[in-house]
Amino acid sequence: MQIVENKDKFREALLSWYLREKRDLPWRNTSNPYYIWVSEIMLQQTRVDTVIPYYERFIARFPTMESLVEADESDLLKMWEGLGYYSRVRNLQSGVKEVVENYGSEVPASRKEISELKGIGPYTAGAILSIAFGLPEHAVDGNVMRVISRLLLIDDDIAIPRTKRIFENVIMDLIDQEDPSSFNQGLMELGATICTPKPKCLLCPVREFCLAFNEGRQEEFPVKTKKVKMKVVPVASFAMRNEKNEWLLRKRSEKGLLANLWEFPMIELASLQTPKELARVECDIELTELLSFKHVFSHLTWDLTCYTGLIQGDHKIPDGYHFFSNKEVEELPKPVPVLKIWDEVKQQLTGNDGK
DNA sequence: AAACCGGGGCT
DNA sequence: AGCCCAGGTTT
Repeated sequence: MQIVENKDKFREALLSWYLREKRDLPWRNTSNPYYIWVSEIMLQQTRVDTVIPYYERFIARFPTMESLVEADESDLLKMWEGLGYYSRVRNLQSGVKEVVENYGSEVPASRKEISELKGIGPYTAGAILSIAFGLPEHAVDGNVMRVISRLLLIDDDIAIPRTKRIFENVIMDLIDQEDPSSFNQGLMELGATICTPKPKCLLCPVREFCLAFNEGRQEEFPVKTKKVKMKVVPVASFAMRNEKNEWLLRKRSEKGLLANLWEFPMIELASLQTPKELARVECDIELTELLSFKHVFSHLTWDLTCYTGLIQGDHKIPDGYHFFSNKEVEELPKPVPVLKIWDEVKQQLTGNDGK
């Protein structure tokens, strides 16, 4: 049975499955557009199970758009700590501020207006419009492209940006006018649970409509060209304390990777000299190796070794560096690799206390 | 169009 | 070790 000739039957099959099987997620118990907005930003490139606790904490801490507008950036980053893509929360606050100031705290319900808000692109616009306002708008993400490419045997390369337009046009033709929210969420739910990269077609509620399944070619879709391999960057990091047991950290640049988060000083290793030798020669500081690990980003890998040591007497501290007490370090927003180092430092401290 | 931007789970 | 994920912004 082909979709193009049986759109109503396809909608019925998808919606009845979704309404019967949908997972009970926190953001599905609200129609507050701001809450839907928060959930969609968190869900960008991030799995549902990861998002749930962050969403609960965020809504409890910032229950209204006005409360979010008033927050300091450091508080925002602390709420987002460990979630990644930290600009998302800065853009979210910026967008919410626009709504509070320019729309009387009412999220605009048109694609044109909502798309002008910071951090809201074509997908998120469609998701909020359909889920919060019940409007028949497309919300095409990676899940939807995978599902639709299989249903209709669309073999265009989804790595090419303009390919997304093809899928948006399909959705606008196929979307259920009575319940666009459940239709869009049904497609996403299908992609997340059944029409996965390794699809579970025997469980699929719409497999009789699926051209790829009928040909046994479901694993050939979607067509996506490969990316180049990332590079590995050797990095040395230094967890240094002074004689008052305060730790030396610095705030990262306001632009680029991990913007405005805090870290123990670190350098990319270009020198032939080992950090240990360098510190002894240049600063008369003895370092001991604390731990090593790899941290994988989407585009590069840090091969990181962390050293620790004691700074005694007079040393010139460069601009942007500060000493913090244990409690203060705890409160700074830190990316995951720095959290790992800090956990190791704390374990060492605990071990010493226990003796 | 391509590069940049985190982190974790799955296979 | 590679792939993918409820993407958007900047260049």
